Amino acid sequence: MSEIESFFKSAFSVDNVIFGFDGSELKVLLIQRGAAPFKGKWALPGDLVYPNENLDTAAERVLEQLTGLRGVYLEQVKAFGAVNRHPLGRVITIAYYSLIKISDFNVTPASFAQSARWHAVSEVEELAFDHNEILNTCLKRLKHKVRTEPVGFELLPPKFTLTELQQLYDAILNLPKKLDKRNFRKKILSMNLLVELPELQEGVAHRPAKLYQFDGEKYEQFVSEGFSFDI
Amino acid sequence: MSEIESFFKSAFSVDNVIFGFDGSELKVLLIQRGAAPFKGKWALPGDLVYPNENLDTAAERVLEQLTGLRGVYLEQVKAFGAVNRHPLGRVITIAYYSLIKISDFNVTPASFAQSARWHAVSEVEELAFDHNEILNTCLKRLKHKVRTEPVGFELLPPKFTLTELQQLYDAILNLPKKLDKRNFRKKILSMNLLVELPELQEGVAHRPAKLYQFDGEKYEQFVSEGFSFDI
DNA sequence: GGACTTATTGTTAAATGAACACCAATTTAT
DNA sequence: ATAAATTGGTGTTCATTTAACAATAAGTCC
Repeated sequence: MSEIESFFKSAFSVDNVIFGFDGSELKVLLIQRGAAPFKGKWALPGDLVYPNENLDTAAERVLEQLTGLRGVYLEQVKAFGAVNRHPLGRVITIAYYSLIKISDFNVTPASFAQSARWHAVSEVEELAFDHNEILNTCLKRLKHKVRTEPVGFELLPPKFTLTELQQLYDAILNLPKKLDKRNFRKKILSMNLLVELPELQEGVAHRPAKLYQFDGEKYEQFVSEGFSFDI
Repeated sequence: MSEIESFFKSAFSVDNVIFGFDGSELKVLLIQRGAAPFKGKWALPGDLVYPNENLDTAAERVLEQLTGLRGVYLEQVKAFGAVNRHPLGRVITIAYYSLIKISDFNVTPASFAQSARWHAVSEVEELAFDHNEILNTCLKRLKHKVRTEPVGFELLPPKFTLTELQQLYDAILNLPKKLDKRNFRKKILSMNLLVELPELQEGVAHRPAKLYQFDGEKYEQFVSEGFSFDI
């Protein structure tokens, strides 16, 4: 094989860290590999990038094939390209993470018969390939992102309570001490990005909380006026 | 060509945004392309990744071949993989940026006969490929990085004055108003990361300033104790 | 010695962040 | 219907950080 040919003896893939939130824990959607290599191991959903497909498109496709969802939050994080990261050849992978509303994920659609399951991020064990490293990198990125841009709402239902929002932040940031309830509420409400709905939480065995909605348009407007989100 | 084969009809490259600082402006090292495509256009230095070469190694190699430098600051930023970003085929590129001391760059070493030149980042015109986009992304990353980690020192000589340090920050951040001199000094000195040397600036036609050195070991220690750099 | 240039230093007011505890509203059990 | 249990909601104070701001000091050059 000539040197020039060997340059093309390689492929690239995307891997997608799909995050979800179940009300108390941050979760990641993993699939169990049905074939070698790493048969039986849990892994990040991913696929080779089609020859005439953009990277972002490939990541969206992986997400849609697994969850049926389109148009959700998706961000590229980094390329992973260690020479021996894939036992069958030279494959570099571009890592993405996406944020979905866990309730939107309804069992596995047809195209992916493989078993897919939510795992608590804190309890993920040894994954296939270098997927632990990818997961950690994406988690780190998410921790940062969620403090500087209002992406956390992507993980919550459209209507949520302030306690749910705070639990989300506590779950993602996983700080030694939980956020202070009063300070958190003060801060988030002072941004004027939440709309208080004329509805209350239902079906709880205690005082029901007010429901809020995130106002994305207001956020865009504020940003254009120099505002920057910060928690 | 079978579908499987076509997956391998692709290549990956690295492109390196090499930043330097000349005392007043942030610069980027560009090369002028000697061959098609984009012959004659300025471009980021880059190369295909060798089949058994790690991505970081390839970026280091590109840097060394151009500048003769090793062991300098280098960070991967992102993959760029739009289908038609390269006119001759499917090539995704992994973008890196590096920070070098501009005085260490001594004309072009033999292996790269191509013309390489420092350009003020603010005056860069239309580059080859999607290199303007890559440059902008890396610049944005650098702006953030320089405020949260002490990487700015990589662009300065080992001994520097506080004014030089501030000019570096002003040049990189390019804020509507320059940083306040007194506040900047207070902040940077309060971190206890700079060692005041028993030497003064020389060769200037005015009161010479004290020289300082960055103490990287102290920084590592402080970080392990929970410190985080912030300007 | 005088003119010139840049270096060095501190205070105050405003905004932000951190710490902290009690009453309110609802459901469930008796 | 009352009490117990559970979570929701709310303000103040103190400490810290940030922002704004100007006069004197130490050199060089003529």
